[in-house]
This record gives sequence, C-alpha cells and structure tokens, in this order.
Amino acid sequence: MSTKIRVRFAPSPTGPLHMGGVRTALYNYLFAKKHGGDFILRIEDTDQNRYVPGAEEYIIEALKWCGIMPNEGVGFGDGPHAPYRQSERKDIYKKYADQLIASGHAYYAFDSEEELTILRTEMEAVKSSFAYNAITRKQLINSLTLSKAETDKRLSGAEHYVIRLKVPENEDIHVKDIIRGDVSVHTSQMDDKVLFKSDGMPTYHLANVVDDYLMKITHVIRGEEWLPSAPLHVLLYRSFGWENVMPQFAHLPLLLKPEGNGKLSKRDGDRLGFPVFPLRWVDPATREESSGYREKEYYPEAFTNMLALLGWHPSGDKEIYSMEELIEDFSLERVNKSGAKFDPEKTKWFNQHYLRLKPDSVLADHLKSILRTEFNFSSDDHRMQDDFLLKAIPLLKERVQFEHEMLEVGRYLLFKPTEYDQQVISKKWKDSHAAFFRALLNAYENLNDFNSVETEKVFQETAVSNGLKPGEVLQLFRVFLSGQGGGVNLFGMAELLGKQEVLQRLKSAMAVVGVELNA
RNA sequence: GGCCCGUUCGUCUAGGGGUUAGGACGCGUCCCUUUCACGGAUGAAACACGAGUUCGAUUCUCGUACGGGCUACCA
Repeated sequence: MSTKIRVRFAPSPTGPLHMGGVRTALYNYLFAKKHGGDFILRIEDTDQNRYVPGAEEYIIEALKWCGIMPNEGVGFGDGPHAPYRQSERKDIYKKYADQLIASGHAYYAFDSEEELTILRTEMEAVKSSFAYNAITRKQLINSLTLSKAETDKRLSGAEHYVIRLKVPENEDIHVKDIIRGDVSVHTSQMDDKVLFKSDGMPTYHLANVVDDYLMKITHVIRGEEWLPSAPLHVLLYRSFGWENVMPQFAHLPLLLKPEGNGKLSKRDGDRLGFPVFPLRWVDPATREESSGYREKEYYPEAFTNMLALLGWHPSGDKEIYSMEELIEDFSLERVNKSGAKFDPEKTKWFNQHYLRLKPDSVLADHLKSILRTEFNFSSDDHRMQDDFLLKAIPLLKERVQFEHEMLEVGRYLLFKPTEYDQQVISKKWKDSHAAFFRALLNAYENLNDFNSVETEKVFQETAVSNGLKPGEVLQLFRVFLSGQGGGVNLFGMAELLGKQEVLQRLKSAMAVVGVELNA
C-alpha cells in the first residue's frame, strides 16, 4: 500500500525568506507534485523573541510570486491539520512532552540559563566545551538527580523548568538520507537538547517532530544545516514510538556566496550587487532596505529555473525548464551533495532567455505603463500606441536582459537626439557628403511607402547615384537620426519613426553639421 | 577545538573502472552585419593530493589537505 506523499516547507518568520529558502520550498513543491502529493506551508514561530512583523506575509507573497503554491497552510486556505502556525498549536506540544516524561525518555531540568552559561564559558576557557549530556546531567539540577518530592515541589512552585531529552548512552544513531546515504552519530556526541522551553513553548526539535507526525509528513526535505540535528529527531521519533511512520530525510546542499567562501547570507546580496531575496524587503526595525528579484524585473520563471538547477541537475543537458517540466523531471536522487555557489551572471542569462519568449504584446503593455508612470506620456501620444510599440519591441528585445533596459537602449526611438556622436562625425564626415544628404532628404520627401525595405532601397540608390558606397554614409545617417553610432536596425528605426520624424531629425542634424539645405 | 557533510573547467554541472572527460554561463577568436545585439562556428579552461585495490583508476577504499555546516531555553 502506498501512502500519499506529503511534504512541508517550514520557515520561521524571523525575516524575509531568502533564495536558499525559496529553493528548499521549490524542491519540496516539485517533489510533491511529481508524486501527486501534498505540499504544506507551516510557520515555525516557536521563538517569540525573534518574531518579525511582516515576515509571514512576505513568505506567502514570495511563494505566490514564484508559483510555488501549497495545498495547505498559512495563507493558503489551511486544511485538515489546521492550525499551521506553531504558536497556535502550543497546547499540543506540552502533551507530547509530558508523554516523553512519563515514558522516561525525557526529564525536567531546573538549571538556569545563567548557570549553564557560566559552565560553558568555564569549559571554553580550558579549550573544552560543555554539553548537557549523559555524564553532566548527573551533576546538574534535574528530575534525575532530585528526589521525586523535590521535583514535584519545584514543578508546583513558580520555578522555571525545561524538559530535556534523555539521550541514551553509547549507541550509534543512524539517519538514512536520500541524498547522502547513511549518516551516523554516536550518542556520546549528542546533548540532551531542550524540547520544551521555560516560556511554555516547544523548541524547534519537538514541534517539528510532533507536527510532522500529526500532519502525516512522509518526506522531510530541508537544508543541510539541519543534518547535525537529524539524529536527534530520529531519537525523538523512536522515543514516541513512531519509528514506523518516521518520514524519510533529504538534506539539501547549501547555497554558497559567489565569491569567497561561506553560505549565502542575507547580508551578501546588495553588497555584491545582486538580490538575495525574491521580493524587496524593508526591515521594520531599522528601515534598512534589501532589493528583490521581482523589483529588479527578473521573471519568476527565470528565477525558479535558475534556482532549480542550483543543486539539482537532470541526466541530460537540458537547462531551460518550465515549472511543469521541472515537476516531470525532478528527483531527490539527482540532487547534488556539495554546496553550490550562486552565479548572478547566469541568472541574468536566464532572464534574457525568458524575455525573448515573451510575446511582443505583453512587453508592449509593460512598456506602456512605464511610459505613463515614469515619463508622463498621455494615452493619445503616438509613442503609446500599439502601432508604434509593436514595431519598437522587436528592434529592442534581442538586445536586453531586462524590460527596463529597452527604454535605456532605445531612448532615441522615443526622443529626438540632443547631441551627436562627434567621434563618428569627425571620422566619417566629408564635405562632399553634403550633396548626398540633400539628395536623400529630397528622395525621402517624395517617398510614399516609408517602410524599412523602401527606405533602404532609396538610401542605396541615392548613395550610388552620388558616387558613394552606401557604407560610407550609413553610419552618419544613423548618427543623424539617433545621435549615436550604434543601435537597432537602422531602416527598421526609420520605419518606426515615420517619414515626418525622419525628415525632421535629418534636417536638424544637417543644420548642426553645417549643411546648407538649399545649396 | 569536537562532531557531521562535501571536493570534475572561474561558476553551475554531465559522466563513470579503459572517454579526444560532454553541456551551459562567463571569457577569447572568426563568420554574419554599416554599428551594436542576436545567431552560427571555434578556442582557452577541470577530475585537490597521496597511498591501496586492479592489467588499468577521474570513477572503488583509506588517509591527507582544503571547503562547508552544526556545536542556544534560535530556527
């Protein structure tokens, strides 16, 4: 009998989700969809001190932007296992912690944080380290060393306590990881982790295991930073007697920063010139702003395509993947073991690729709204008409990686040049060319079908009849029309600008260069 | 420090006991083009090191080095 695949993405709302988190969500989503399973969003907000307002909304919006849609969860209509916010499940965890106490797998500990900190610093001073474990717990203040009466007294009083897992002595704990194979850790290396905090909230370890069990999670797919605590989680499943329904684990390689070493951190992005966040984020406390892929005009499909390939790769050479194709081809077995350095350049290339795939009409609509909001063009401006934009876009879209670059690259299509590239003019201009441009002006004035084919034909004929090779005057013509020596297809530009505009620009340029129009 | 994980071109990676070690981004050159871009062609560029197993290791094993992660009443 096969049980339904159920996976979860379980971020903690301590700030914006960064791209590593998005990738984890993506892999969970792909895996679930591939197997016809469920993908759940659970908010792990058991640490109330680290709660950041807006972070949860950010996570939800980011997933939506990426097209990573949970079946159940906070912000996505909940579901049969609601609530999906751990702070709202508070009562559940105490019960399970008590169950562990009753079965002897956990115990109460009364040591204060201060006392433990002192122990830690003392041990560090002698280049050692302190762990609350099978050895040290015998000397500390807990229900193992205290009498039953004393323990009860402390529990019923106002004294703060935590519940710790009683890690067994001298045993190897094995974690079967889909990506890494068998990973084992000896219990002497583990410590008696706190499961239940003195503020009445569970720690991640308890909450995560209890919720995964309750929500019938079959596969835990998360970042490699969790690998060291995986044995603890295995121990927890065993202590609860849930080993037979324990999820399978897959620990994903980390995303590394492009330069130097270390994992990609929230601080790297804008420092190195690329966003680390899917969406822009303004820190509510400091007002510090971090850029986002969405606002930088990356397409979500480019972003997710790039992310999917950072740590996973199909057996072939295919690199352009739609979400549907990713779902089709994805498998955890083909996720790499080693960390992947993020490459901002390749991300731009993906964007360029997807931009070319956009229908011109879609790009035209986007441009239109930018022209309206940023350039204050009115709706009846001829440059706002489809007629104009649908001709301009094919000239521009092959030359840019982002939509806004079309306006930078093609500025001269919108506005008359105010100055002319002097380098080109002084290099190419000869007084003898004046006659040619006068003739060209005249020929264009008499041309009725002012399209790219005709304008080019006329241009060439005029050049030849003036004893010139077209190439001698072509770049000058370009500078006269656009002000610059390079740019979009010249006669395509002429057609786009239209007869009147071309004649006007030509006249203005000739006046600047000093050609007598009527000579 | 301890524990755990990893290591193929600069980067993402394919491959896998015998290969001219393949692709993509980026970079160089050439072609196309009046220019730029696109496109096409092409070039430079990698199996961390040392042992072992083997007729043969980049591939398997072990060590070393290097990199990373974890080491909280954070997740």
